[in-house]
This record gives sequence, structure tokens and C-alpha cells, in this order.
Amino acid sequence: MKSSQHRLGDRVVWQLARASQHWQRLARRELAAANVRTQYYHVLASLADDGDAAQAALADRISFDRSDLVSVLDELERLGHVVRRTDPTDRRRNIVAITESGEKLLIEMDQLVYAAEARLLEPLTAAERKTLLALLSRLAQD
Amino acid sequence: MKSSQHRLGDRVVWQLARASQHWQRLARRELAAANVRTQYYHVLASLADDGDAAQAALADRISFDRSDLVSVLDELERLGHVVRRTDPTDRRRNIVAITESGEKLLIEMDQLVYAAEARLLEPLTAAERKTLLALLSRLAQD
DNA sequence: CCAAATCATGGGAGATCTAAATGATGGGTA
DNA sequence: TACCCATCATTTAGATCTCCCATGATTTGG
Repeated sequence: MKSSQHRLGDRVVWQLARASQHWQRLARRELAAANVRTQYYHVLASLADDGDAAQAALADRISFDRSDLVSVLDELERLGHVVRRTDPTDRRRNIVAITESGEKLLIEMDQLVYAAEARLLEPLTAAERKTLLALLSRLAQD
Repeated sequence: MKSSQHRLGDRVVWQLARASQHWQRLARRELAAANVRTQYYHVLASLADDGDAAQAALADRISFDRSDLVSVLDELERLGHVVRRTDPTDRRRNIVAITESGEKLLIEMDQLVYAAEARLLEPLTAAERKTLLALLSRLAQD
């Protein structure tokens, strides 16, 4: 008859939020030491992995709000890591592309992100990580 | 020799972030419809589950920044859901306690949070949820 | 040619993080 | 005892990140 009703600690969503918060902190600290934002990584990685895209499509790929992508791209463009060019077939669109400078930065960030990921997942075996990935993947779909 | 290097989609941390984002959205929408903030739930649930606490201890329990707790408690106190009283044994501290009104609100919010959680976890069996909880719990520790 | 849909952008709100100021406590030392 | 000081708790202020709503420009479809 254990009556210790714990709304938080024993709930999947609570642990999900805590683990995610932990990860965000690890990644942000790691990248902040190199004076870059985690948002840069999402943008550059998506462009490098899946190619150029209009802002709206890019935002959807990395689950960003379209309006928030604007200022991130402003910065990345100012730093020379991406370029925006108007799509000739639809002048509403800006096609975003990664530059050589951006690809260099991405490689540097990869090191840091991998290191942070390794630290987060350290308590789990390879098999457990695979299980976790599979379970989480089935939740994420919209 | 598959050369499709996907930095994002196949990574545990990516799916972790996506799943958490999905959950945050579900919970916030559900609670926003009732004109309450998700922060209220964390505070009230922790006080109800684990008892009164000083602000710093409470913040640690729910992974809040101590400075952010201030305005949340201001609101909750203004609404009559919690009370702050100076700890007689250490007058630096404010002991925070939930009120009857706060407990009533918590019960209402519980309905909404459970509904949102059910929707999130719907794709998983009970055993899978248990596995997921166990794996996540081992990541969350600081 | 007009109405609806799409794209990029701006503004405001909620949530979290950092840095730093203020109040209060406790301990050591003259 | 009386004073100094390191430490802790609360608070303020500012920045970042994400979400939501609105608007202007452009394109598409009827």
C-alpha cells in the first residue's frame, strides 16, 4: 500500500524532459566555448546532409519556427557560413546553401557535439542506446 | 558503402530533443487552454509530492533556475495557490507551501497533463514505456 | 483577373540561462 | 564581546531560444 504518489519522478515525460534538458545544457556549454550557437549546428548539419533548401523547407527539416530561422540565417550569412539566393522559379523563396567556410565550421562543431553526446550516453551500453533510439523515434513523429 | 552520413536523424540526441520538443508542445497547448503555465504544474506537483521547501531546494527539485522561480512564485502567491513564509530557523530562507486552492488547481492540471502524456506515449506498449523510463532515468542524473 | 495559398519577416510572449546585486547567516579572530 | 568576512538565499536585469499571430510580397488556381 505505498501511498507515495509521485507525479514527477516516476513519469516517462518527466524523465524525458530532464534528459533532454541535460543534453541541451551539455551541447550548449560545449559549443558556447567555441562561440557558436547550437542553432548553427542544426542549420549547417541539415544543409550539409540533405542539401540546399528554401527557408520554409529547411525550418521544417530541423523543427525550427520559420520566423526564428530568419535571424539565425542573418548571422550565419554575415559570418559567411551560408548564402541566401532568390529562387528564380519562385521569387518568394530564398534558397539557402552552405559555404566552404560553413562546412569547415560544421566539422569543428561535430567534434564538440560528438564529445557531448558521448558524455550523455556514457551510462548506457551500445545495445541500450539502440533501444533508446528506437523507442524515441516512435514518439517523435508528428 | 553507404555514404549518406546523417548527422541528425539517426542520432539518439536528435531523437531525444525531438521527442522532448513534441512533449513540451503537447503539454503547453493543453495547459494554455486552461490559462495556466507549465511552470505552475512543476511547482505545485513538487510541493504536493515532496512537501514544503525553501526556494532554492524547490528549484533544485524541479530543475528550475533559482532566479526564474521568483516570478513564478510571485504569480502563484498572487493567485493564492502558494504561500511564502520566512523560515524561523534561517531568516534568509522563504519556505514555500501549497494552499488548498493550489491543490485544487493541481488536480485540474493533472487531468490535462495525463491526457497529453497518454497521447504522446500512445505508440508504445506498457512494457516499452517501462523500458523507456528506465533508460531515460539513467541519463538524467547530474 | 481575382481569391486563396505560400514565403519570408517582424513583434510579442513564455521559458530558460547567466551574471551580478542585496540581505542574512555563521565563523573566526582580536 | 565586537568586528570582519566568506558563504548562502533571494532577487533583479539582460540575453537566448522557441512558439504564436500578423503582414506584405509573390505565386498559383479557378
